[in-house]
Amino acid sequence: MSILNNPPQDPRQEAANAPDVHPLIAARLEKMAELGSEVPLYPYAYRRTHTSDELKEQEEALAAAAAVVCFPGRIMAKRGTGKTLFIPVQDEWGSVQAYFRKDDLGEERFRRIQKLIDIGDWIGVEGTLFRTRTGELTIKVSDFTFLAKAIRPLPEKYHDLSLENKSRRRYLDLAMNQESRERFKRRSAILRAIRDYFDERDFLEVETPVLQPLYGGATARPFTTHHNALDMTLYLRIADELYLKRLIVGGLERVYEIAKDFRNEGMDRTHNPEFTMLECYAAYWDYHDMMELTEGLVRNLAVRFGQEGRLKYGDHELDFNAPFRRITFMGALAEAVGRDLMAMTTAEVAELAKAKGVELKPGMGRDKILDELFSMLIEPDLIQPTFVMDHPRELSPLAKAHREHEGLVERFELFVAGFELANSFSELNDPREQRRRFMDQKALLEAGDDEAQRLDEDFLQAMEHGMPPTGGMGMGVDRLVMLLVDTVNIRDVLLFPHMRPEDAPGSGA
RNA sequence: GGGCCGCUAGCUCAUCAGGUAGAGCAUCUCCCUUUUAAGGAGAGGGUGGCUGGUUCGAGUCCAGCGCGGCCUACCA
Repeated sequence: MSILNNPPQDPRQEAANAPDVHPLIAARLEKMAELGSEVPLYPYAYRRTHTSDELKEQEEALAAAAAVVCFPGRIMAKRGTGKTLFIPVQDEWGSVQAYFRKDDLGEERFRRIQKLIDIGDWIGVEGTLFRTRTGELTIKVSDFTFLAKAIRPLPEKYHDLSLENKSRRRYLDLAMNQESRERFKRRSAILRAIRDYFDERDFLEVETPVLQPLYGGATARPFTTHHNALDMTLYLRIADELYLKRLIVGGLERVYEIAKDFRNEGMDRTHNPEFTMLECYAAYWDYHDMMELTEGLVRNLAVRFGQEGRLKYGDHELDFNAPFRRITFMGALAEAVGRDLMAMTTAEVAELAKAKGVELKPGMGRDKILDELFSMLIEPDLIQPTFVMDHPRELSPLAKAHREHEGLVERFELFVAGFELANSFSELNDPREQRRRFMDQKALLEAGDDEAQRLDEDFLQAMEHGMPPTGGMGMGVDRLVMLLVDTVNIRDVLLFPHMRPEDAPGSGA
């Protein structure tokens, strides 16, 4: 790759000087040399008159007027006979074929074009529109320009890239697969729709720190980094909750953030170390208000991106039109096991869990065991959108105690297709109670639960200044997108999913 | 983390039971003035993921490591 670091004037000499240049690249450097320095291969700009979509839409008028169009894109194939050349030129939206003809371009020029342009090159073609006898929309080329010469070949066109290369070299996946481009454009449209939804409801979009001196707002292990000038440890945020609530304290009454969060944990087809989380908070709201907001958001997206509010997801047909089902955490558990778990002691709950196959770990409190039971017995069956309400207290140190039921908090989770899509509570706003909850977490931490939440003194101070009643909600955006594009793999909705380095130390490469 | 499968040309994949490798696309040369997975004739291209072992001989068998995929357990 030394050839790219310090390009000499003559590509031919360059290839000769670097004997380890791959022959396929050397061949292209040779062509660049033959094109000569008077042909600019990397010009500064190009005036496009039409995209491929626009050419298709406006074909009739453009053809009738014999208008000369300027169309830029990437060469995806070369076909032709000895005196003609057909080249599909692809832009972001699709592809239009360019037709080079010896009679139009002259013997010498045609020959150079035929020989020296490559699949993968970016070019701009100028000419008039017509249909070939097989009916394909085509630009009859009167002139053309190099926009960028490629020196590395594109992958082959018949077979899909391997799954690994699709993720690892997304630029090739995007270049070769229209569906892939469409999928990521849809993600962008979903994000825009989310912002529209909140903006229409007078929520303010804000940005809070990624680098935090103390991590909080969720139960997870963080990534750690170091600030040199301050000589201090900083953490990449695992959530933005505690900062958004500080804004509520400050008097910003409705805020939301679409935040990249980072969690230092395992990765699989539903977990990437960095992921996108939507969080929103509204003063004077409780979790019932948040449930309405959440249901509205999800239905809105399903209507917009599905078929009449229904989504095909794998084998499931998900229906977001009817009011979402609502069940309570303890009620669903009681129904599943045939007993009221509220009345049971910790030891009894542990015994029951063990009998159901839950793996008990030291330091697991009663509520943690209940949570495990719930994940195992209930969650997989929550296919149609379902709100699970009123969780045990210990699992939710930032949620307000339930106004009617002792030992529970006002919280809901939204499940769809068996996974958790959103999490919300009536936010705890009593500073003394919040401090006690943090102390409980500290006890858990000392008992061996390394995911227990840390006490955030500054956050408590903020709350001591007075935080109004507040409803909050968090939603995993990547999972939401997965639902809306019908994929089970988070990599399909992340442009650059985390991958181990190909040439990891120890591979001997 | 555990189990199973994979890693061979730039790309996608073959090579049934150990005898130093093939195809298609891409590349190069030649023919072909509406082709479209264009076609025809020819050519080049490989430290078979890495390290070690068994064997007269290893892409092939064994071990370790790396990377990937599927299943499984957990954090969104």
